[in-house]
Amino acid sequence: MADNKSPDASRRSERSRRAIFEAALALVGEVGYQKTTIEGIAARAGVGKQTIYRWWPSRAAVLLDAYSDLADQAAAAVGEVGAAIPDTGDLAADLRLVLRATVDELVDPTYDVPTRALTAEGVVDAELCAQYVERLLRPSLKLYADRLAASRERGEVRADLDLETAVEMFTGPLSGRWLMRTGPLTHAYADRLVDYALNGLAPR
Amino acid sequence: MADNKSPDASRRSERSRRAIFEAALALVGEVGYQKTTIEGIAARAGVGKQTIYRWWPSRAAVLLDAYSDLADQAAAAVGEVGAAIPDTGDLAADLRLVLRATVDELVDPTYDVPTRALTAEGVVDAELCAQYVERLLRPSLKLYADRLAASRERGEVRADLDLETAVEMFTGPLSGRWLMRTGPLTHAYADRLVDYALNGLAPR
DNA sequence: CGCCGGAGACGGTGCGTATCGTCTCGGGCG
DNA sequence: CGCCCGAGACGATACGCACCGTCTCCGGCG
Repeated sequence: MADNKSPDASRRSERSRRAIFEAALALVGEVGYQKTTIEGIAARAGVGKQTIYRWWPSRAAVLLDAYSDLADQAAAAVGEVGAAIPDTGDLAADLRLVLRATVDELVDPTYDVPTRALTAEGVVDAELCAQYVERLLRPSLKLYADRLAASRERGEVRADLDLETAVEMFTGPLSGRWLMRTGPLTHAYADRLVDYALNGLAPR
Repeated sequence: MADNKSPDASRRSERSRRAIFEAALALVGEVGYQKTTIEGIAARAGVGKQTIYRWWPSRAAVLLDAYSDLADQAAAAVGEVGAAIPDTGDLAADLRLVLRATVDELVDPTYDVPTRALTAEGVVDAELCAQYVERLLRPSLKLYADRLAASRERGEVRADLDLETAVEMFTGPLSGRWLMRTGPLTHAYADRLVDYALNGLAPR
């Protein structure tokens, strides 16, 4: 599965790699993803086009690497490998906290624009999508799953709860509303999601 | 909101319009959305490029019209304006039925490919997204909302239930899993969603 | 005539490939 | 030990190509 036309990774220029990441992220932020071009990235990074084509198969792949590099840096800065969801013993409160934070992030253009671009590309490009899911999406969903697992052991949720599905009960509606702009993204909405998901739509 | 550079719609060629729809849908199905081009559509439809540029602002807009025309035809064929979700009095069963049908549809390439294309485009193009939501998405979500409203009047769900949010508890996770391919789309999954959403993740 | 329609020429832009000449690295030979 | 030389990545740039979106041109029809 390794590249058969193998560029020698050990001789790769770290300088160029970083310059390409910065240029890509900057351009996506400034002119939008649609108008971000390989040639534009190359020019801005002060890099030959071939250097990009040598290491990445597509524009989206560049952005994915750039974005996940950014995420790695941010994670490293915090010191933690992956900040877990807090466990105060109050599942609803913990979920409200993290869902509200997610709302704030999705509303912030700094995250909104590149995330939209990658998501849109992933919707249509299955291969890139797999990469995106494994490297960025899955790890963050895992945090929810872990938190829910802890609650499950304490009997705070159904004993036979399917964790993947449960996670999607929170993230699915939220990202759905965000992606298709079908309604306002507010803290109140986040709180309502937690309430509905935990307690159900049926009367108790 | 009407076109200010107004082509005279009354003199428009219905023949060309249909040919363009058919060509667009066929091409998207055969070569995928990415490789579907305006020039390709024009050639296949036996139509001048200008005829497309005169009536639509973008490739995505053409596909949206083509697809919603298709939906209108299908709806007209059934005779109904919009087939409502059945109301047998058993909310869970009714929802399972329609969610299972949705799963089947999302798995069918005939619907999967163009819907993906439009969704991806909408994620990145707010204007097109609004059109897509109003003309295709919203009407179908309305069916869920109506069915839930009926149940609410009978006290089968919370009296103060927010219908929009409630609908998203079903469609959000489903479309999320479909879009990002984060898990298998099965009838079992649909059933689990209905159970979790109605009864909640907490133990009863 | 006025306007839509088919056809397609046109300049522009970005793609992906193919070479240039340069620079750096590491291995081998004096 | 030091120098040389081949390999390969790099910046730069030229190329052919596909498609874009606009602009004619001409035919047909009201």
